[in-house]
Amino acid sequence: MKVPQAYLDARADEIRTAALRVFVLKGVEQATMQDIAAEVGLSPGALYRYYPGKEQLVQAVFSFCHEQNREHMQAALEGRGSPRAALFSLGRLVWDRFRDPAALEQFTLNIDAALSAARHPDALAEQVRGLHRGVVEQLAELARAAQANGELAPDIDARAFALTIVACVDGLRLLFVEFEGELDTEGVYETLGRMVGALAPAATKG
Amino acid sequence: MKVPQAYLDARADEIRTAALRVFVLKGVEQATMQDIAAEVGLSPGALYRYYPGKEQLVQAVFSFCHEQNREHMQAALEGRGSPRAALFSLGRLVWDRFRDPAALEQFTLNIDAALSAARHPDALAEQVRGLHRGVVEQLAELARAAQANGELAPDIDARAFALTIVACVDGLRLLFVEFEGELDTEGVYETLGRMVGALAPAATKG
Amino acid sequence: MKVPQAYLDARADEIRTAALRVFVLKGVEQATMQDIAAEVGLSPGALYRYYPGKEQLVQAVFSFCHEQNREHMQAALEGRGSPRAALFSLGRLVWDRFRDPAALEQFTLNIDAALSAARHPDALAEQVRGLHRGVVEQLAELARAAQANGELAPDIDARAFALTIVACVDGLRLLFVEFEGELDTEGVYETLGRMVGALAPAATKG
Amino acid sequence: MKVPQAYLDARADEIRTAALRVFVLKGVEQATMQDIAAEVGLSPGALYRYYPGKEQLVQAVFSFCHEQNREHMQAALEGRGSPRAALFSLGRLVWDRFRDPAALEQFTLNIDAALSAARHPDALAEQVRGLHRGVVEQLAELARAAQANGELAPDIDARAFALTIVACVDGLRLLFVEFEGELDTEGVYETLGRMVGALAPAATKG
DNA sequence: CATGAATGAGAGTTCATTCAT
DNA sequence: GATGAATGAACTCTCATTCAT
Repeated sequence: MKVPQAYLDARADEIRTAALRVFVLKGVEQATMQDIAAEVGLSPGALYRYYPGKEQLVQAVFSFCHEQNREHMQAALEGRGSPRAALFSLGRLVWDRFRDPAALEQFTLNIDAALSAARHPDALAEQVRGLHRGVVEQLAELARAAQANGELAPDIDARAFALTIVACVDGLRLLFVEFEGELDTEGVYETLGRMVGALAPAATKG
Repeated sequence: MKVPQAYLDARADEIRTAALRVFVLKGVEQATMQDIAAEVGLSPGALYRYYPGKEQLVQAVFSFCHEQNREHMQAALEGRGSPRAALFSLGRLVWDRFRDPAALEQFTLNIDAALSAARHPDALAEQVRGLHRGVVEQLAELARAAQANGELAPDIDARAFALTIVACVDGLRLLFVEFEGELDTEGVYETLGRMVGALAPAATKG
Repeated sequence: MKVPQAYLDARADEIRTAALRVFVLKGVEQATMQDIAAEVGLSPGALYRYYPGKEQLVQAVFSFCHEQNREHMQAALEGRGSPRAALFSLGRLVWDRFRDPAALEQFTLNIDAALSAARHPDALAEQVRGLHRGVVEQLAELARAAQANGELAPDIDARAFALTIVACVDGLRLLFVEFEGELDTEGVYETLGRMVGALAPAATKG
Repeated sequence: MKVPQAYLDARADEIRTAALRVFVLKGVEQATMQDIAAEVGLSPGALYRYYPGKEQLVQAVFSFCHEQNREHMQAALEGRGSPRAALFSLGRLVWDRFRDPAALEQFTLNIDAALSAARHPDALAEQVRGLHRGVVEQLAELARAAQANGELAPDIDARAFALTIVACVDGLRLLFVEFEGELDTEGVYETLGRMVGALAPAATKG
């Protein structure tokens, strides 16, 4: 009983991964269950043993992508050192993902998910928004810590700062997707880094 | 004979506007010609008098959205004054659009178009990318002018700077769409403004 | 009141002629009322003043074609001279039509009509069959006259002979249509002529 | 795995046969995929497992009909004996098909195909024409052999002779279709046989 | 458990026909 | 009478989903 369950889960993961590939390649709506089945090497009917329908499979893929993002974020935020150092090491981690060949796919799906969320006010949408809000909140927390530590000008609105950073990352990902990876992401990293650095209190500078 | 032509054009615009609404609501792929026809109050067959098919209607809508964006941008870039002032007045204009109730729809479509472009390497995709590239280029030009004018640190990579700004704007729009307009866009404006201001050469500061 | 009626009839003829052209070009089913209207230089709606619907227009065209054929035939059969001479002069007339540029069209329509007749057991079908039967009957009569005149072997079945000739003509028209006029129709004329000639009673020969 | 493939092929044949029936009944253009599906007892969508679209199904049916005709012809042409005997035994075989209940359908389709070929200058059209040309050529060859053997007057144009025979057969089939099988085909056989017989060189006669 | 043939609703699209102008 | 924009039913074709094997 236990081994089969493990097998089932592994198969479900396999399907979800294949679905992600197909979704990225053809778009969520254009991808057919046949496509996905062919990608896993199963028959179309078999998919329904693991997911009740296409919609649920889509949700599973979306959730997975956001979970991945969240984990990356989480790992980065747990870094030690001063808040400012943590912020920069977080930035480094986020930017390193642009080099991951799989990232293009996941970014695409994230954006697709965001659009979906904007259109269907269902549970998934709220979950996706919740994840995003969490990230902003944690970043704001980090900003506040940096302010307390004298590494960020105290008259900056921490939440707005966090939102700006998140917007910049999300926007870069959107552009990255649009230009299929041909983008000077490092230049943006440096520019943004300088901008953030320039927000340090006057005394700290130099 | 003259009036009819005007009526026809008006009808074509009506259809395009209705299509935009439906596309935003349900997504481009999910939106059916029936949906659009119902939105205009016409029969499905009638649409084909004005657009040869769904694809062409989609292109018309996308083109319209991008054209709108381009015009806003163009108008802003023509502003007089120092490069720095131009940059800020441009920013003001860009941000004011967040208050336009129609903007949410257009941003959604722009993102949809970007995703489409990422997936189908057709003429439309290249057109969309071209528009984006043009914007970055003009912004970079402005940055270079600002550097020449001693308003921006000379060791900043103008293109990377432009890309950063564009990413921030696009990302904010993505978040704006995701959160259905409930977003502190002004906070980001101020933060970004401060960041840009902080990039001025040391002497200018104070 | 009289002049308008003449105009109406002229217009109806114009439409029927245009319809024939379009039918031949695109096939009866593929031809749209729009196509036909465009060919006459009228609006689609106007056609309905002259014909209650497409079906009736089709019937008018079919009837016209068969009437044309019948008239050609009739004219030929009224020729003077011996039955044998009448038969050959009739043949000459029939074959001369292969040189008429409009004939390809009419043959095509005749075959189309024959197929239609085979499929719909309606009044038109019976009318078309009646026309064909009449032709065979008149030809058989001619054959009988030739036999009485000692120009055709008396042990030939006159109806079968007539049917053979008609089959040959219809078959050649079918081939003519299939090969778009690139066909050695004269060779067939000569061969058939020789065959018929060879059926003369032994004594007559030489 | 082997049995399924056989079943699939059988189903494809079943569909093709049903399509032929429907095509004959309503005409190729008028026949809908729904009609055909209903005739086989399947749902419309199921047809697309076996044929990629209506056009391909039409081609399959046309090809089948022509193939049938070609095989009949081929079998007949392989007959032994003198060229003259071969010609007559071929005639017998061709005429025997008029007694085949399925022939009416196939003739109808052949004519439909010929009309199609006349209108659409596509690959199918050329294939159909090629088949016809081949038949004429083989018959001409037979005629030449008959001439060499002293069974046919040497001053007859062999190709024109072949064309005449083919025209007669095709025309009879057209009439056969038009009159739904109520036709004295045997009378034509005898008359044509006599005509051909009468073309023998004078010496051979008697 | 897996298969894959079959389903059937619904997509985009066409076109004979109508009717307000 | 003529127009041509509008209709809406019907077409071909797709695909999420089911179920007998």
